[in-house]
Amino acid sequence: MSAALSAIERFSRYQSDDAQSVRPVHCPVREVLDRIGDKWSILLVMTLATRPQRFSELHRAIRDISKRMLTQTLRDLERDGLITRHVFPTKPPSVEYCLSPLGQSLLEPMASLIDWADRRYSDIHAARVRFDGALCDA
Amino acid sequence: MSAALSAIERFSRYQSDDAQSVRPVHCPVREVLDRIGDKWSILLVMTLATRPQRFSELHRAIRDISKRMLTQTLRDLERDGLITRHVFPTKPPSVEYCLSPLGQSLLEPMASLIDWADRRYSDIHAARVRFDGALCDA
DNA sequence: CTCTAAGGTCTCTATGTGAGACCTGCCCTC
DNA sequence: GAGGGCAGGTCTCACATAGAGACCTTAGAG
Repeated sequence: MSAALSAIERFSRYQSDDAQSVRPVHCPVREVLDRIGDKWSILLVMTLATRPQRFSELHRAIRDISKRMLTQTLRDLERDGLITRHVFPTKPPSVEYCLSPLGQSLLEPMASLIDWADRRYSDIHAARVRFDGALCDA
Repeated sequence: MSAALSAIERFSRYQSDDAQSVRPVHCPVREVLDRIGDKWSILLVMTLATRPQRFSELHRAIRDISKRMLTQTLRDLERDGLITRHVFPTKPPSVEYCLSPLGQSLLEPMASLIDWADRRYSDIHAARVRFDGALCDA
């Protein structure tokens, strides 16, 4: 818990820069959220966690991502050094994506989030049902 | 690390249900990501971590969110039981948002992500510059 | 000769997001 | 008593992003 507190405190220091400051906030949390906080990044990193995979394997694993977004998200993750891309000169060429060490290092914090999701999912679902029920009554 | 491994394994069990299955995947990770994986949710939860805050305080703390999205994201977080909303009958009425116990429980996993963001941000930035430089050469 | 497969790109449309005007009630000042 | 401000929103419009699905290239199988 004290770990949580210190992280939160650090975060709020970034937040608290005065509104006068001309330069926009430069909060690493914001930057990283912008990167991995999109719809597919975390899912892709998680999927690559077990083993390197090829484009179409990934597409099969995450059936509801479009090729377009798969390409783009992989490119962005590569750009940020979280995954690496290897082209094998087979015919037709095959491309393998795998986590870089930096990407690997993301697994542990992500795991704790997944843990939370697993344990708390039922609570969230219950709250949602309750909320919608209350709306319906009103 | 073993914690990470077990979470990843659990995650991949959800992924591996066969494509034949008519019912869509029902992976808690997906559901929770859909919820807190949007642009503003994590930021709001983090901002409320230090203390309960009112609508316009939140708006000032996160200057680049529109009122529209602030309202909507708060509503969704409330719906999922992560925050609570109290209206005080002052004139004009003021509304306070604060983390529920469920929301509090999210802080610890989130803190580890923030920790990661803080420590690794410079690596990501470096990778990005390298990638863009390579593009420019080509 | 056609079909499939890999790893994409391209175009078109649907959905999400942001800016900013507006609303309601009350208090304050002029 | 007319106007202005604040609180917490809602509404509309315009634009950016995401998804669906056609298409491309090369090569091997039937």
